[in-house]
Amino acid sequence: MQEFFVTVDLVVLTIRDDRLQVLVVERKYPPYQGDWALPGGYVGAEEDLEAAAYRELAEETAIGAGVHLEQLATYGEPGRDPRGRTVTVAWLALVPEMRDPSAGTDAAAAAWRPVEDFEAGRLTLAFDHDRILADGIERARAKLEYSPLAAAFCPPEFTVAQLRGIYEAVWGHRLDPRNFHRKVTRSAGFLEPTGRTSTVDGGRPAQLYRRGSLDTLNPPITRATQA
Amino acid sequence: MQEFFVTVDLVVLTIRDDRLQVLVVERKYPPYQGDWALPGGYVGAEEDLEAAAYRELAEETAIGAGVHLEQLATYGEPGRDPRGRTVTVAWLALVPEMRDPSAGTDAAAAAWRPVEDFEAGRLTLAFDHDRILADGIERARAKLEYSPLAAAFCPPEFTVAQLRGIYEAVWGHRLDPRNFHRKVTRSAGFLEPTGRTSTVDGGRPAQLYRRGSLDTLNPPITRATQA
DNA sequence: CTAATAGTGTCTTTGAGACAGTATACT
DNA sequence: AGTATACTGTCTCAAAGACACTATTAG
Repeated sequence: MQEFFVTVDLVVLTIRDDRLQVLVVERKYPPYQGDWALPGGYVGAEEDLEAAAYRELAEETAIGAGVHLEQLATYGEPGRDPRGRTVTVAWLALVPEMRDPSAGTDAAAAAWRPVEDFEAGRLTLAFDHDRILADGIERARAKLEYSPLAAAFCPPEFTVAQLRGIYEAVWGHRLDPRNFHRKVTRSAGFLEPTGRTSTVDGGRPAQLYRRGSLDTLNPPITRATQA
Repeated sequence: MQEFFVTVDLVVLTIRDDRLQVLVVERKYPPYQGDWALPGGYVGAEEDLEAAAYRELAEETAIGAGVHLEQLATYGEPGRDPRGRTVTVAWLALVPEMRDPSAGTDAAAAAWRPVEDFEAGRLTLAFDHDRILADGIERARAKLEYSPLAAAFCPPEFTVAQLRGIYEAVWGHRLDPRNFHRKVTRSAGFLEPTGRTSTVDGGRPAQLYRRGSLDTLNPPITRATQA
């Protein structure tokens, strides 16, 4: 019976400079030495797949609260890794804005890069990681519609405008601030007011919210045909 | 570096007797000899994961056109298989009603069973297959809302009433025939009229349709609060 | 004061859900 | 005729999109 190597690879997304960005590492060793790749690594002998994903995430980022991690898909085409028959379980992580990442032991460097650079083909990744990244981005875009997941990109307390900025960055187009405000504040369980206000943006102070307990947005926020 | 066994397991769903049913096999050899399990098997040395899933599907069913196969999730908890560290990639298949299945080489028998028997705990499966089945059922239920996937359960040509029967069987409740008819026929690209009619159900003959080219239903068909 | 952002209200359109009513078959 | 199913139309209500207007800060 054939034996396989099993790895986890991570699509770690965040919002920086109002753009959706992905965490990539520079490969320190062959194959693809010097190329960019998704962070990842081998699953341990007695390690659960999800535990391996959390471990890799912790190695690359100063991980804290508010992280969302979910399984994306599994890729196992013969020949996808020249070192041997390898199946990789890809995970999607959404994290709040944070300081610069630290390179793990197998990486020469780690950096945030705008996803549009990959979508436009200006940057590419090692192995089949371009495909994995594309699947992760699509999953994130789709999930914002019907889940309160956008809050995973936010600090613990945030304003409606910040939340709207997340949607705009992920979907790549503007939303009407007034309709968005009505939509998210009237959706029971999505947001919890904290009572505090924030005055960061130079206008009238905004109410601060925490994530609510809701886990499915019904009706969803549609990305299709907004201004 | 730890080596793993990699398998594929299949959640094969169909509609029989107006109920959602799943294909299960009786295990011929240990472990769990004599128990019911999802069909599946080891991935070959030079075999793609999806190819392995198609191969297993063909071994159990007389598979034809109109099958939908998609990756569900991957399960790799240590200890989930007593034979060794095994990661399984689960796939969801939706097939039209067909004759009785044939047992594969590793199975003593193969049979369709109503999913409600598993959901109610009247039947259970070997390994962690109950969990995999639950995930597959939930995926199927969710996908009917926003994709034209229900047609995968239908023969090549079908009536609106047959299609409605699919939704009712999968979701487990009735839908208003008139609103359903309006919804699916007005949704451009969902259904293609064939010009032919069918007179199977004892009333006015119904228009026959083929699957259209649409791949995302917008707006979706909601399962939430229908009669 | 102006500029900027936060938040409310109102109008129009779309579509879901409820259900009356018409069409065309079988017995 | 009566019954069953197919299909169309109409009413009401909820929510999206567009956008006028008010509120509260900084400078």
